[in-house]
Amino acid sequence: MENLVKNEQESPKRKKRKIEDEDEDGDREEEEEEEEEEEEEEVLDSMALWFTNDEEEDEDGGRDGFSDECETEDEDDDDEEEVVDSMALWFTNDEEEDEDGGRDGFSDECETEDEDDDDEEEVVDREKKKQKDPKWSSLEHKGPVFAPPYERLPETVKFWYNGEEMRLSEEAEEVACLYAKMLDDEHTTEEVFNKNFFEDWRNVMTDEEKGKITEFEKCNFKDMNTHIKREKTDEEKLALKEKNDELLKEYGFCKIDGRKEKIENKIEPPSLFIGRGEHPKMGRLKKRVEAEDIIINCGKDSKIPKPPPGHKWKEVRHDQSVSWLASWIGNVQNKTKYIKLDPSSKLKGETDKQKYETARKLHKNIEKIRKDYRDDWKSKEMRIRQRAVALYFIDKLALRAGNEKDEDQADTVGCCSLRVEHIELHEQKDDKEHVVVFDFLGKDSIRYYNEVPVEKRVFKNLQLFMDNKAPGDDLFDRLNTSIMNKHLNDLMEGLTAKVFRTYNASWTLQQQLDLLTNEDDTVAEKILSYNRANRAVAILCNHQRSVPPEVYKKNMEKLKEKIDAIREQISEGERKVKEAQRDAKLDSDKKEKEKETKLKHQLAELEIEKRNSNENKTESLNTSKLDYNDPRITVAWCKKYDVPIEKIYTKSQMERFGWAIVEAGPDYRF
DNA sequence: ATCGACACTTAGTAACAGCAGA
DNA sequence: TCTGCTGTTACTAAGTGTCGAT
Repeated sequence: MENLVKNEQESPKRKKRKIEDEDEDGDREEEEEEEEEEEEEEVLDSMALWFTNDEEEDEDGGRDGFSDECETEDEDDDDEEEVVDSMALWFTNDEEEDEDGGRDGFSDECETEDEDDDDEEEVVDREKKKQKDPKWSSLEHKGPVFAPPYERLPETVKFWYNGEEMRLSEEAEEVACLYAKMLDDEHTTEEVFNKNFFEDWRNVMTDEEKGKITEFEKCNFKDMNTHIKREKTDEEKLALKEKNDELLKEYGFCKIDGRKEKIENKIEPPSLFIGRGEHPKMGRLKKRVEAEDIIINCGKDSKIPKPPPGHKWKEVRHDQSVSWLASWIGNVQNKTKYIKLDPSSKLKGETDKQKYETARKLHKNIEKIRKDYRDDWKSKEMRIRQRAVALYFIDKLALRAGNEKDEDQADTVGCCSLRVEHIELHEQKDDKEHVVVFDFLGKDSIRYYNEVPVEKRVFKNLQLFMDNKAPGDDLFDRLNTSIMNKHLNDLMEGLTAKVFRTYNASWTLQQQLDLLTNEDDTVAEKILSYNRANRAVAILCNHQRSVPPEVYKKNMEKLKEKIDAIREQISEGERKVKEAQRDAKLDSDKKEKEKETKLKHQLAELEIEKRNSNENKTESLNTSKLDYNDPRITVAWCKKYDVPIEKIYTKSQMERFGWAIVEAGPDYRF
């Protein structure tokens, strides 16, 4: 049971080997030269060896006729014309599609003119630009909604220490309640969680309490737990809801550029931190946030929000270059948190649209980019090869970029931070050639497992990258996300690694919708097709959702029943076949055999289904729907096939995608 | 290059609400 | 009318990517 619920692997020991550059001068950036002898179509396979030239040489010096010959031979694409075409297109786009250029009536000219000036002026210019490129011109709000204040426990509810009841000080009691509330949560069985909690709890205790409460094992929160978890009466619930609604009415909106718009979130109440996966900080106390922690951001001549009585803000500023209304620093991770506009806001809608526009631009350039990185697989420079193979993964598999992470976070990776231990190479696997098996924990410690047949050249490159490395070493030791993104930006303005995910997701949705939708289907059937297309995207992006244990168990039972039923049918069939054979009734024998193969096929599929759901995870369609699928594709599909949009989008999704619903006609193409 | 601060997007899960069937 | 399931929303963690300082 336990291991069914958990999907996490053992987190591998993190061991980052810094690859020191031998460069004494520190100045030099020349790379070692790698020579490739591999011939296309394994003509000279035995000669496929690599050697490193430690001697520093300039690019041309290292080139012998050998590699030239190789390159010419390797030219497998005969679509040179097309390449030229798309290149031309690319340059044209670059000139013309300067979308931001004209915004707000500020012309590019003045920027270009200023460029020649010296550094000081440049700084001033940047400042000016920041001012000139505001996200809003007026912003007024009433300040954030604070967490409800702590209410003390009734005297009758006790905390017990070492068998004795104890009345705690207000602060110690508040924090104890946070733990008590979680008693039946799995986390409280984890050692790290308890250790962190106890440490932080002791920090808020009075000296007296600190002296007494020294061993976590002697604490008993059971009474508090039952009190906190008691069912609320209907009146209580109603009162709570009313109070909440009122608060939201007053504080849940702001006025930005004359529009009244929803605010997305409130100040986070105190709690015990729960990270994802094996987080070293689980159980730490997330402290209550006070006005004194909060920076207010609003328009210069707007009404400044009032802090709660007896309090004052940490700071009030008027920064038009950002879109947040208030911010504070979370004490657990030491990261800034924001009160933000709701996704339904105009500002959010605009940036959302911009994201999809960049992805569409990538679509126009993708052929050239793909050709480029395929060429780079043959590069003489290691760093370029690594970059090219990584980009191939980002494009083909929609992997995330993979920034470096701190030690005090869960150990997860993305493309650029993959380690040798995260992939396995198989020359041959299940009658497929050159298979790479990916197995690693990605964002939110969600496991990514994929068996991918790749081009031989990629395979050979990976072998090279892994040569002489320990499992904990970086696969792409000459690469990180900023190198990758810098390169991508050179290929296309605005291009970064994440754009590939957006692009491939939206493109997949459109392709699948084209493929799966039948005009004459009923609305229900069309919706089914939509969900299938959506599911394809979720699978591409590895979006998962865990099924609660009880539900999971029930589903498994159902599945098992089905399997048993089919097994029964098969053995029944076999019996009939035998009978038929005995009676020499060839005709019915054949029919039964057909039936049998069909049933066996069904059985195999069910077994696969069982194996899949064994992971206790299934695709989550929501994330792709919200963040990856250009809503205009969906809107266009609905309009084209007469499916009411509200069958696809919920109320809040309709608000969020309002811009797309207005904009996209039935013929919109991504 | 490398780092940290910062702003913003993307992500899974808990809690809630609403509805169908007993 | 209750109950159990399901879709939706609330919540906030965990990514990405940029920028300026060192």
